[in-house]
Amino acid sequence: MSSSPSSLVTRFAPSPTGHLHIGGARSALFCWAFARKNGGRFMLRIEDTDAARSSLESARGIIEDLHWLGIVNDLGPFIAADGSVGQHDWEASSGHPPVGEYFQAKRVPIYNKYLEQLVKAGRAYPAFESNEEIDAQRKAAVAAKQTYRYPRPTEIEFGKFNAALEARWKRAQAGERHVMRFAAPHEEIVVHDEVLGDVKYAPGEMDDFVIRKADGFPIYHFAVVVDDETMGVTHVMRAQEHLNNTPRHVALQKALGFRTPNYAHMPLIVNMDNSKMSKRDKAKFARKAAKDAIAKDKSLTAETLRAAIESEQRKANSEKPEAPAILALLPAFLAGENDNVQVAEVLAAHFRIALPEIEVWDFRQNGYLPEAITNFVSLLGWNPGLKTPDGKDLEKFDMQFLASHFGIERIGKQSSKFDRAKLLSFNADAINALPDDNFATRWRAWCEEFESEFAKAVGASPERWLLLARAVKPRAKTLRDGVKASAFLLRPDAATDFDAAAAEKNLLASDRAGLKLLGTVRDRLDSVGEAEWKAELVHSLIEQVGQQAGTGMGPVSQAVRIAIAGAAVSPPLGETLAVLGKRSALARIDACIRRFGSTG
RNA sequence: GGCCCCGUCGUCUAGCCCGGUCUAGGACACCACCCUUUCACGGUGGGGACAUGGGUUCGAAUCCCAUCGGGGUCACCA
Repeated sequence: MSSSPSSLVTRFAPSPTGHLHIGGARSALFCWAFARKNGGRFMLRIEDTDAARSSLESARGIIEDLHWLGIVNDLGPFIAADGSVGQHDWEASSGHPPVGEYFQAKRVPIYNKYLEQLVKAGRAYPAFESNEEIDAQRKAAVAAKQTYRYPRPTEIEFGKFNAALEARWKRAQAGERHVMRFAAPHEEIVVHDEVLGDVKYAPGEMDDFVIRKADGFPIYHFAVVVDDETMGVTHVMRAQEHLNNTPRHVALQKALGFRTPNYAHMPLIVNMDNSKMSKRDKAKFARKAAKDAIAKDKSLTAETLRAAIESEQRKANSEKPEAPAILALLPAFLAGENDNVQVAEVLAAHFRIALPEIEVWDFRQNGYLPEAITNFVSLLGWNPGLKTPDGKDLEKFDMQFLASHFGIERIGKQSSKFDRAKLLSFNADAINALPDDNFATRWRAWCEEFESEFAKAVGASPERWLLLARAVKPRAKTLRDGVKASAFLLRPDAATDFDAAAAEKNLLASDRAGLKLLGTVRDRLDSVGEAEWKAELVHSLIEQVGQQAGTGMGPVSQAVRIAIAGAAVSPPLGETLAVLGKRSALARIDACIRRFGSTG
């Protein structure tokens, strides 16, 4: 195979056992950027050899998450417009033979071919111990404070297909239950890593690890090595948690006569408390919230909590037949016996808490922009090392920039903590960088997907969306914040509930000064025609009332705000009233005046 | 516990390879003030770090060693 720059291939190889993890997103991003920068290709491969945990649904979700982030692969599976899973393969002109299958579960014959090669070379052998036997040996070793290493059977000769191995091979061929083990070499192994430098492992560190499970599927280490070779991968970039796997891969490559790809191990992304970022964090978080509640409220138990949530759900929507099944897991969940995400979500809804975002989907659902995520995450373990014209570190950039500036040289070595506050700030900046109309369009699309009730309330008019979007944009750090800032919209015109303290202060205090001003404003607004009802005009009318009353705009605004929003907080009144429309605005003011009595 | 990796503000980092320009720069967060019709946005300013101890050197965040600290990994998961 040629080694011209254009034959460079990176790959992202997720296991389809859930959503795309944020750390996985960074790995994929770096692989993508590195390929783009060097005119190579970025490949996606699905590592679904764990039959029990893998699903096509998950693979599909991961591909969609990547696509949403703007990380599109040149080789491997993609989701077609009609929703089917297609794939890009090496084209004939590339000189590389087509891969055929990018899902490992479909490549078993290929692994078996290489496996047989290893056996015949005396470098792999069937082993017949049961899982239980091995477990017992391992436990004994741990109890004796020894590192467990599988002892190679004395009859196995390294590098020789002897009679004993042949006999084992026949038993395996005959269908006897077995695993395949690699005959590890007794030599020092050096991993050349482009981030970490040479990492050395002493002879004897590696034992004869399993390379094919009893179910016939290859173990990760073996599948990776075979696939990276046969698929044409030249650069393996992955998280540092894989570093200690690499000597196994190198040994396997040598035994199979494969070349060793370039390795670059990226620093880990961890929680602020140094723990591993895992979807289990959601369970931990929800469990803690529930336990805190139970500790505070003595009448609460796992059982009463379950019952409360169940009746709550029944009230909310009757057509949710699977909910009780999930709730049945609740007591065990609280006892720490399972980390079911759905239970965590149910608890979060009940206690009105937000679970930590761990997967790309979580961020998407909570109103993060893909460009903010990729920008932020690219700074975790990498840095362009450039300054802006005013001398500050350059840290705001887009995918295009990454594709033209990314390099392994500037990948760091120390793990980075995932600082949600900084991500939030990046997201707010990304939102504010959007032109109003663009923001309006994207915000609306997001609302229609994740806040459909709200989207319905806003309606179909693009003008109304734009008006609202303008009011909301500077106070939205996430798209969901935009909905919160629009809470006034959902308030019924005839509502009679008002924030008591705010009403007291802004309406009733000083001999009902606010209420009097409100009456004046009401009459002024009433004189405006429906067609003239625009933000600037409404704003200037309120301003005038303030001037004439000699109070300035403050007291007037606050009085109107209480009437309109029921609270002392809302977007600027011009926009707020414009979005509401004259009819609704006046109805609210009237309802408020009625509620607190006329000024006489 | 064995093996492996790492160690600059609370956090992400620039600087480290090619010692002096570093009284260590930026960003997020925090605090104060300004702007302001509320909430936000924005602006200005502030506190805040080279883990520790030894070397090497005229001089060390930068080179070497040790200690301490953190993390990863030790599956018929990937």
